[in-house]
Amino acid sequence: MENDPKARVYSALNAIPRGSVTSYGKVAEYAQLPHGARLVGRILSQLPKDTTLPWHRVLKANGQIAFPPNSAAFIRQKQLLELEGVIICNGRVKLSGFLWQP
DNA sequence: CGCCTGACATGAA
DNA sequence: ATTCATGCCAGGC
Repeated sequence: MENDPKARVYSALNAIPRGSVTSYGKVAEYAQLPHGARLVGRILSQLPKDTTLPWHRVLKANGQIAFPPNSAAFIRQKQLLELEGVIICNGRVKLSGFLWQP
């Protein structure tokens, strides 16, 4: 197991089953970063554009996408999620593939 | 070395 | 349900 938070975040993303979504805090928890929710976001923001990691499956704690609804990244993520079977409505994820759902 | 910003989370008003 | 304020970690200036 990598000791680098970065690598652990990568593994966490890779561990997300298709058709499911998770939150930054959950990924941080999975990566053993108790307060690294911001770290996860920071790491994802620095991901290489040629990354193959399913970063689009990572949402905020309230189930919303971390981007503004008029941003290209938001649309891209929404499309990717719909392709995975996750339905997005008005920037809101349709509760269906939430593993961490309380 | 100190201040600010950022793909967040949580609690309270 | 919405908005404000605080906490956390790392990087940039």
